Amino acid sequence: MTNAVQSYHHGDLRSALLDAAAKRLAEHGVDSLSLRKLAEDAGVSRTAPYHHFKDKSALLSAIAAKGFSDWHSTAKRIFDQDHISAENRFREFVHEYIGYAATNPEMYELMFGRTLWQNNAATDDLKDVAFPCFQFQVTMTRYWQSKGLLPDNQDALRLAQVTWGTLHGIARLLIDGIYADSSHIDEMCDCAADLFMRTAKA
Amino acid sequence: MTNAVQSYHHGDLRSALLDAAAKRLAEHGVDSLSLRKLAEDAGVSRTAPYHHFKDKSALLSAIAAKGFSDWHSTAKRIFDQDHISAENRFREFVHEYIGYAATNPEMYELMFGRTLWQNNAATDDLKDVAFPCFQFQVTMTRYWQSKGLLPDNQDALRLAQVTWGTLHGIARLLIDGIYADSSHIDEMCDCAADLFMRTAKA
DNA sequence: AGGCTATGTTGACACTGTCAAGATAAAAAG
DNA sequence: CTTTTTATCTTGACAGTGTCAACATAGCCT
Repeated sequence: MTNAVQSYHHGDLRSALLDAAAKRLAEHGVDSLSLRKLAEDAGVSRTAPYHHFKDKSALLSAIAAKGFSDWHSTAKRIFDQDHISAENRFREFVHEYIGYAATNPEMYELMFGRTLWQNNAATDDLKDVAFPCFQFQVTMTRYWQSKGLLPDNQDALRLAQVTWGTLHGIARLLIDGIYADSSHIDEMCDCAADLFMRTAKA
Repeated sequence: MTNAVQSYHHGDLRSALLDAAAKRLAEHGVDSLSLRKLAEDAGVSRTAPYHHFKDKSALLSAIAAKGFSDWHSTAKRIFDQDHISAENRFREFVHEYIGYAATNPEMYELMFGRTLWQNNAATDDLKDVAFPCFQFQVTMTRYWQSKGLLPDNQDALRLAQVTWGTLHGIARLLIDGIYADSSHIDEMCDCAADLFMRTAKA
């Protein structure tokens, strides 16, 4: 495969580009990800990628879409564990969320950063995957409210925005290295979970 | 001033660059802020800025420093209002924080975004202004704990990271336009404040 | 007056995303 | 099987970026 004879037509350039992009993303971040380097990685000329992606945003959207799809699966897996108490699932979710962000900082940045969401850079394809993922946050919030873990007198959407905002904020502080150290991740997660669920059952 | 005769030496290029930068920042965002355009704004050649700033990061750091200084003043002003109850000051702080971010999204992005904090792009000068600002968050948290507004059994630093993280996260969701609408800012702030202070006095 | 230093200039380089026009091969149509 | 269409890939080009090196100017200090 690697030493396949290079023909004029690549064969599966789209996948090759996405693979190369995912690799470069994880290693060097969104900012130093250039189409030209990706083309070079794939052994193809500078403008070849334009036959598979409208522009750079479209390629980044495609990568982010996979991230959302993966994360949505993880979230559902955690949420659907019937044999675990709602409270422990909530705690697990918090830890997993921050853990995902800390483990894949560049992917997280791409998924939830301004690069794609500002100026409508996100593709419709990406939105189709991301919005259900956002929605799931509300669904879970409603469930946790019904289980008495989160206050019942708050609008589910607002509460979802706040709880998600908290996780998002902690994730960003960690990723961007702002006054938060990755060695205290678990303590921060526990603190957040405690704060949310404190005396909620009363 | 505007039609002053252009001499070889500008006179106060540093300030002129910072002013132009602040203006362009507010209008078009960090990403489309180029040194060359700033130089043009100041009526000076492309590389002149390099005699006043080591590189682009240094210039951005200088702008961010002013933002931190301003915000720190605002925070202190709110916090020091003796005639207002601690709880109402807390609520005001929450609203002001999100309000500041929503009103000056590009400045907020610069101050708390990855552009400066990643890869040690931030100048020492910036750190000197920003760290006390971060610290103040902890100071306030400790105070609110002592007033029974926030749980006393949590480490102040962790709690500060979580509460700040919440505000930061909501701010980012708003700024980046991710599943949060600016028309519901106040409701979100109230929701967050309620969640934090809920039954804390018990 | 002479020299030092701060400041400003032009030229150059290596990058970037993206468009236009032409080359090639594979697939579809005849 | 040939012809035509279409998908894919190519080189060339353009405007834009940050930044370095080398040179020019002018204000300040001795």
